[in-house]
Amino acid sequence: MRAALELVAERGAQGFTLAEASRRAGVSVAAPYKHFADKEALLAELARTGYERQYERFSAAMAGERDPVEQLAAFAAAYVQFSADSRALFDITFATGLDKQLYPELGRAGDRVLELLREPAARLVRDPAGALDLIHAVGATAHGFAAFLAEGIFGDPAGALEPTKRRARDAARRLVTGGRSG
Amino acid sequence: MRAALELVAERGAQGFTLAEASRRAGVSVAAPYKHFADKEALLAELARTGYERQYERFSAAMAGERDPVEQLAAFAAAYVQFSADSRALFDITFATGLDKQLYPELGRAGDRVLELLREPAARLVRDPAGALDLIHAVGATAHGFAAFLAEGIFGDPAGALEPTKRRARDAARRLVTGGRSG
DNA sequence: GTCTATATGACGATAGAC
DNA sequence: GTCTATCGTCATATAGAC
Repeated sequence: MRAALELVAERGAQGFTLAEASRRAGVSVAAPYKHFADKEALLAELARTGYERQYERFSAAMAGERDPVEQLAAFAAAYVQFSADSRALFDITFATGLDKQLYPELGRAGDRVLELLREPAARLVRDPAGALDLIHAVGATAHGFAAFLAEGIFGDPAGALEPTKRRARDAARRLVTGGRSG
Repeated sequence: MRAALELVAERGAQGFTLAEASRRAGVSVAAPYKHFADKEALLAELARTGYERQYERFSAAMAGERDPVEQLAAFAAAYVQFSADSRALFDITFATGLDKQLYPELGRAGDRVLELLREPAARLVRDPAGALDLIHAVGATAHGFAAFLAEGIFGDPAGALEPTKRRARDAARRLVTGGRSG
C-alpha cells in the first residue's frame, strides 16, 4: 500500500501499475493478488483511506472555529492544504474513475466528507435546499483552488500554497456573506 | 484527430492509446508518426485546440453581457457548460500532465483563456493584484463546479447541468459582490 | 501519406509449488 | 503469504517499401 501510494503520487492514479508497485515493495507481481481481487480493488482501498484522512483533517481544522462562517472557511483552507501535502491521496479520490456503484463504501466515504459542512451550512441557511447549495458551492470552490494550485496556475505549488489557502478561505467567506444564499 | 478525441472522451486522456486511435481512424499504427513526433505531441495538439474552443465559447458567452459582474458570471456558466458538452476537450486541457515547458504554446493558450477575465476584473477592482485574485477565484470556482458535476457529486451530470450552471453563475456573483475583493 | 513487418517491452492475471 | 513461470494481450516506435 505504501509503495502503491508513492507510485500514485509520481504517476497519477491512471499511470499506476500493479507491477511497478510490486517491484517497489520488493515483492513479486503475484503477491498483491493474495490481498486484493485485482488492481482496481487496491485502488479503491487506497481511495477509501484517502477519504478517511480527509475527514480527519477537515474536521480537526473546523473544530478550531466556532463561527459557522469561519468553519466553512477553515474547511476550504484545509482542503487546499490536504491537496498539496497529500497529493496522492487527494488525486486518488478524484481522478480514478472508480465506479462508485461497484465500491459503495467509496461513495459513502466521500459523502461523509461533504457532510462535515452540513451543520455550519444549516446554521447559516434555514432552507435545506439552500444549505445544500452552500455546501456544494464551498466544496466546489475549495476543489477549484486545489486543482489550480496543483496545476501550477498560481505558480510554483510549494510557494503558492499559503496564499492559495488564504484565497480559498476568503472565497468561502464571500460565498456565504455575499448576496442571497440559495 | 477526430478518432483521438473520441477515444479521449471514452477513456480519458490517460487511457488514450495511439494504437486504438489509429484503428478507429482506419489507418495503421504507423501512420500517425508521419504527422506527429510521438503520442504526447498529438495530445498536446489536441489540448491546444481544446483551449482555443474554450476561448471561443467563453468570449462569445461574455460578449452577451455589459456589466462586468455579469460577464464574470457568464464565464462561470459557460465554463461549466463547456466541461459538460465537450468533456474530452475539457479533460485534455487539464488531466493530461503535459509538460507546459515542453509545449510552450499550451501554457500560452491556457493563459489566454484566463485573460478573458482581465478586463471585467480590472473594471471591478482597481488594485491589479486584487484583480488577479478575483480572476483566479472566479476561474477556480467555475472549475470546481465543473469537476463536481463531472464526478457525479450533483447527481446525474446530464440532469444536473442547468442547475449547476445557475449555481456557478450565482457563486461568481457572490465572489465579486461579497466582502472586499483582495 | 500510407502500408506491412518487426523489435522491444510492459502489463494483468493465473497456475502451481513451497 | 510468497515465490517462479507463464499466457495472452497490448502498447510505442522504427525500418523500409510502395
